[in-house]
Amino acid sequence: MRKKTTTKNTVKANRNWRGSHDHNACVVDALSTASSLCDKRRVRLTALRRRVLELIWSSHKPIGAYALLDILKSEHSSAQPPTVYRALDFLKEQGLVHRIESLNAFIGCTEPYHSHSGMFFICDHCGDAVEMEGAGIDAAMQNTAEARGFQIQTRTIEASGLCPGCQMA
Amino acid sequence: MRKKTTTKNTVKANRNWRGSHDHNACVVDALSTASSLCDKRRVRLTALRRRVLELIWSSHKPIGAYALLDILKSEHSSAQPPTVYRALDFLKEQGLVHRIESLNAFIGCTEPYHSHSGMFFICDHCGDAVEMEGAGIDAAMQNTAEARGFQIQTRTIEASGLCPGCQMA
DNA sequence: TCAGATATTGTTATATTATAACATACCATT
DNA sequence: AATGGTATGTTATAATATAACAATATCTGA
Repeated sequence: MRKKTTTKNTVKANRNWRGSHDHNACVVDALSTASSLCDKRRVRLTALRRRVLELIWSSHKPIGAYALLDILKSEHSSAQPPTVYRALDFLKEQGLVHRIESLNAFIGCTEPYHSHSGMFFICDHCGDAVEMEGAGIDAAMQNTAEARGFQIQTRTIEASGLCPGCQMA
Repeated sequence: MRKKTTTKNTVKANRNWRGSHDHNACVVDALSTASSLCDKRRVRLTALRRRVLELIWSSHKPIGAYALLDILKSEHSSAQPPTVYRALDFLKEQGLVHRIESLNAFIGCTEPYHSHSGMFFICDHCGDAVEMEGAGIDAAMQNTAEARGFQIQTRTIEASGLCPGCQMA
């Protein structure tokens, strides 16, 4: 299974590219998870931070700081770059969002309960990005690092290309 | 000494973190390799492009576009941002340099003969970065991608942490 | 060699992304 | 209410990158 990619696999692949399709439910879930995580950690998910997280989740795609800022400004006239960058810093620290380095953009973390760096597959055509588990990748990197005596602290693992839906177009 | 790994490994690791230590020779090699590659490909490694490549190699560490520009300006008064960004675009296209996304900086490619994305280990303490082969990593990413039907075009694989030398400090 | 085409570089202006620094407001505990 | 820490407001600027058009250099074929 895998490797040769049969028709069956392709179908499965398409079905799996994104998990759920009920995006509203995703957002609600993400916010309530964030809320309870922050409670547990005794850190404050303020209205502003919560709103930024909500905006990130509401965007189907990775979203840039200034796109967030534009939305914030329209509902919160005092918003300035530091407003959004501070919220983003907080959310990153809490592992609630990831920064996609190759896009200078942010995306909600689908696995905020455990600390990790995330691996992203980014479609060049539709702009969609999906976080995937990369057990094998992390281990392989760790091996390479150890062989050279390097101590890994954070990873940036991103692939761009075409998602299943955009390969036909 | 570092985690548990034996003394032998540590020594080996230190010896291997960077290959050669004769940095001048590296630069000369890189330039002559670049020259012959460009000849072969019928593309022009102009004086400006060659100089930018030389500056990148002469820096021990990943170097930013504006740091390059500052040097260029001091020897070439007409230099402006597009001057350096165009040279960088060319060098990237030819696979002679890589961009390190997590640093917004550039580094000479140690394997320009074959096209690849490069994997980088970046020391947070001394700023050094080393490109390593990641056969296992590429394969692992490819497997994950195929399982979801994603077609990878480019990869960004970076790890930051501590190099062998800086783990003691 | 020359004209035209293409590629490269010059030049000016501006877009995009991110942070510094200090002031004010909030809010949890005493 | 006073205190001290956290969060936000506010102004300014730093750092990174590209657009658009002009001028020059190089290449190619007649």
